[in-house]
Amino acid sequence: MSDEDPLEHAELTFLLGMAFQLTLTEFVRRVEAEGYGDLRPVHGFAFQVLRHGGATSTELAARLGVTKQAAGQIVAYLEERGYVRRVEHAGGGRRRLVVLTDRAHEHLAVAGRTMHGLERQIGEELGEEGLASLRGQLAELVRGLSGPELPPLRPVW
Amino acid sequence: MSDEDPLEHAELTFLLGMAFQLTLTEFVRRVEAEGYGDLRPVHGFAFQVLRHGGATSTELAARLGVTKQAAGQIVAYLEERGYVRRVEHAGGGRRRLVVLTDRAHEHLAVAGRTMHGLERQIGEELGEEGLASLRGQLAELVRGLSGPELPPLRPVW
DNA sequence: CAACCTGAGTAAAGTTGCTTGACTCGTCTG
DNA sequence: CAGACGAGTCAAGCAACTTTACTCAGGTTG
Repeated sequence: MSDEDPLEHAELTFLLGMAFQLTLTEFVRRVEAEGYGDLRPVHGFAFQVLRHGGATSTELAARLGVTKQAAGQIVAYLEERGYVRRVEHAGGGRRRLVVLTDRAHEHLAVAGRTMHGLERQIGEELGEEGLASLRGQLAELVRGLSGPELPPLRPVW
Repeated sequence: MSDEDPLEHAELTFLLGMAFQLTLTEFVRRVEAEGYGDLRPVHGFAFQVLRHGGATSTELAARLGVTKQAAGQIVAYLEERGYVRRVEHAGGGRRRLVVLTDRAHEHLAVAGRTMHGLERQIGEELGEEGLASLRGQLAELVRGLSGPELPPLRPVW
């Protein structure tokens, strides 16, 4: 351990923050380069929630950890740009089911490939076992700090 | 690896995000419980920048990765609450040196103890070697994705 | 079966934490 | 001494939310 390396002495929380910020920023940069400059990370999370069968905007709100008004705004933004449609909901009432369009599914495919490529690149650097053990320890840390239910991933400060 | 565990199959970026959010949230919760509900994470980072000899607000801005106007607002907020003082700057000009008060140094001591306790608790869960290897891999990941200079830690989305 | 309650969705205004643009004021330089 | 430079400030704008206050569709109950 070199005394000059600030990373070795950094707080764990700081290391986690740096690692998350760098990977997410790199991911966003690559996805933007593919022509999706109109999507922010929260839209990717919304796509993950909606990808299998859709959801109402109130359900989306709960999963994203925001108010239903905020979710409504996100849906309106995505609808304007052709990423989602609002269709009738089998449950009736005022409910509307928000579903992904083909364009959103294309984005999911691109984002998936990008994420995969980034992870493979990190794997080359850490080695296969290094990456696997990193994933395992992160998972254990998350399990220890959260309850049985995973909390929604929110902006961090 | 259980097939039911969503964490084992999660993207690395997602794992990092969850781990960071959970540790930071827990840290903030504990520090707030010590009576520092008026401080956000960015103030802690500002304290780290200012802790040894202070800085001008323009220097602070560069270190936090925000505009000098934003840094000025942060300094004004901290000054109102008695965490920093603006003193004369040896360099002259319009420069003012922002320095921490005793109250801020007390907070740094509390935050340091809290951070240490949280890391020790995580260490119990992962084991000594687990924690050390997690730290090592995170440091390597950060080194790989950033240049020689570490970027400022910013809100993540 | 009418009155009520609930839950989804919307509308409007307020809040926060920044940014951009446009300055003022000391000092240094040619 | 004119002008440039850099620190700091003032004001307005903006994004992504929140809070408050509704409307509307449908089940529930006395």
